[in-house]
Amino acid sequence: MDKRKPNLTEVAAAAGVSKMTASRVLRNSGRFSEKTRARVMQEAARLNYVPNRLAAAFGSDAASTLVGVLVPRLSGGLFGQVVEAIDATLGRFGYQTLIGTYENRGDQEENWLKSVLAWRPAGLILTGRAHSEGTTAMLKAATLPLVEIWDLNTRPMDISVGINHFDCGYEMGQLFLSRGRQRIGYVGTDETTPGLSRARMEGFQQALKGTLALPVESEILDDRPSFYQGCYGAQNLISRRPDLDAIYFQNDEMAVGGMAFCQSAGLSVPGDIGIAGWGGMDVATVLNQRLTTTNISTRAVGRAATEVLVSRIRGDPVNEVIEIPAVLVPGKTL
Amino acid sequence: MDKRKPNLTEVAAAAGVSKMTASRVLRNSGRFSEKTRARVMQEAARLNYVPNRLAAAFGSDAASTLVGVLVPRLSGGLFGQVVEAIDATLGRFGYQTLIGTYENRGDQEENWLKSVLAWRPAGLILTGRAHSEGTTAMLKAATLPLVEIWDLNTRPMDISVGINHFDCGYEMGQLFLSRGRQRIGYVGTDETTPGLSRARMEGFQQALKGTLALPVESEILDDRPSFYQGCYGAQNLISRRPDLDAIYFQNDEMAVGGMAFCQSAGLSVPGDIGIAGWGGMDVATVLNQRLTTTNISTRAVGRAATEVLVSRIRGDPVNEVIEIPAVLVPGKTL
DNA sequence: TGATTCTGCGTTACCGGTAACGCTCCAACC
DNA sequence: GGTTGGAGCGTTACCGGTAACGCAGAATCA
Repeated sequence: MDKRKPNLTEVAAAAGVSKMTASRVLRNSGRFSEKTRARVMQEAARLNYVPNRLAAAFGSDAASTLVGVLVPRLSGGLFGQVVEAIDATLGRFGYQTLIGTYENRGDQEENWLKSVLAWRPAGLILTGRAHSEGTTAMLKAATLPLVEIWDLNTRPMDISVGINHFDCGYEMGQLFLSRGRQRIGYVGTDETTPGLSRARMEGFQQALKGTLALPVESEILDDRPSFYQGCYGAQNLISRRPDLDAIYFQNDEMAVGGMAFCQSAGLSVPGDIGIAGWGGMDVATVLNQRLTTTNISTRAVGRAATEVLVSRIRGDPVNEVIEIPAVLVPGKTL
Repeated sequence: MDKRKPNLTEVAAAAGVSKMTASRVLRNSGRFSEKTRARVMQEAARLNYVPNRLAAAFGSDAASTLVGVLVPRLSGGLFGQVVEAIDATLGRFGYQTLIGTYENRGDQEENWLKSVLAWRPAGLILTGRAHSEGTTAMLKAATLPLVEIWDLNTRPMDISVGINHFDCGYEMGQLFLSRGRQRIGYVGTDETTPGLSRARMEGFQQALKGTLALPVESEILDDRPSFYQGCYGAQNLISRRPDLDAIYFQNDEMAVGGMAFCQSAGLSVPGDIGIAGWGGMDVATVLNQRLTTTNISTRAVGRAATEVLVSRIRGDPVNEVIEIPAVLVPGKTL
């Protein structure tokens, strides 16, 4: 038995019309009579016709309905939520999500980009605004709709949808000061793509600069952010500077890890030491104190990025810099 | 300036060879001289040639290098890790990942499948073994390499790579008994795709059947598993049956939420009530007691699924049922 | 009533690769 | 010296759609 999929020609023949008419009916473009439409649709259904997007995307100069999405990782953290929102929104507009992760391997970004561009995608969504030279060159040459997300970039290559991380850090720094904290530490990780969280630390430091508070003592770990890293980082920091009275963590996951360490070390929070995180992650709900953090709407980032990308693909006018608000939520840990 | 991408013909012309020779060189297939190879590669690089996979996949009867991957969600839980592993492994073999999520919308699976099959993917990786009628019909008609993951299926449509959830539950049930627990509850969620976690509950019940323990009191929530749901489920269950002496949660995230509720309700764990989860999730490390749970290697699932899929695509012989071991880790909470 | 427009549909050419096949050399061999 | 075979490369046809254009007949209009 021949298992080959039926193609448009066969559907058209079965319906007694030309290929082109069948194509028009199936795409609902151009003009045709209701009677013709019904016949074509019926035959397509009867034959289990599956349109070949490969041929469609290839044959027309219009780009494909593929959109490349690149994030550092999918597990833990917030990127999984972002990608979920992107995928759901792209789906609504009839696009498909071609995913890529580059966890701890910056060079992967370039390889991924090469293989994705080969599919002539309709657009791209990349995380972070720092790219390698090769990446930048390829993106410039490709001249396709491109959204850089997560880190707000006021002068994006094309479009930027993100959070003002510097301000997040700055605001949190001010909160630390208003709580009377003086000997302050920061625990973060050194991600391959800088800028992803660094701006937050810089804003934080900026807020404390020129105040009575001592310079921020930083512990930068060489791994992805996680509970362990938060716990470990807090331990390192406190053993180096036992007089610390507050720590700002790169994200809530790490902050929760830090809390765990403090608890095991017999330090009371916020009495002996203040703790704050970032991201408004679900994980913080396990604490019996509300964590001081900055809430981010990851869904909003994903949705806004996708919607603006689709607008650009369609040639509609778009706002090229879209800031997603972040809200500092004072909890009980600082 | 014309921004059009150079195509193979232009590369070939620049190198002074025919299109076909250039194609052979770039794919490293067939025979050509070293001199020719060097010239073609040089011109391709100079012109920033990006091969058009659309045309390649379309033109040859060989399928594309796209692989469709469908999971319930990417955030929280373990699927993000699985997809990461799949994507990384697919990348090593030169395939691209076309992702889809169907969180709480079973009908999405069918829509997604339709749009993905239109790309004539080289293979598919689906989560769970329960599919709608329409889905099953489409899969049968498509006759492409297909791996069902997560839930081990001894009679898979094509290939199954997963965990024996029934055994996980059964083993855990035995542990509950050996710890002397008698009045036992279960808290889980009602996912759109059954089978994803239900087998675990069934195994658990099976272990307790015919013993002195009372029938399991179940609380099945109508949402995705999360801290909140764990907390909420525990509360419901305990208010209904205050004499419960142990609860089995669908996963660690929920178990941690349950722990939080018990703590706030003044119940000591494992003294007043025993707690166990499933999955070996990172989140459990925030507890100051080690959680009793079953460890799963999500990376192993993703990697094994991908490797066996690639083998099947290449036509190599494969093992059609691959069980990924799960290890019960007795902690301090039961 | 003739000119004009619109509707519905068919014809043709083409997208950018790859498979299949064939041709031309040149070396090796009997 | 003629035959053989393989290396190296070109020619042709084709994948399954879609854009562009054309054309007949019906509807509309002056």
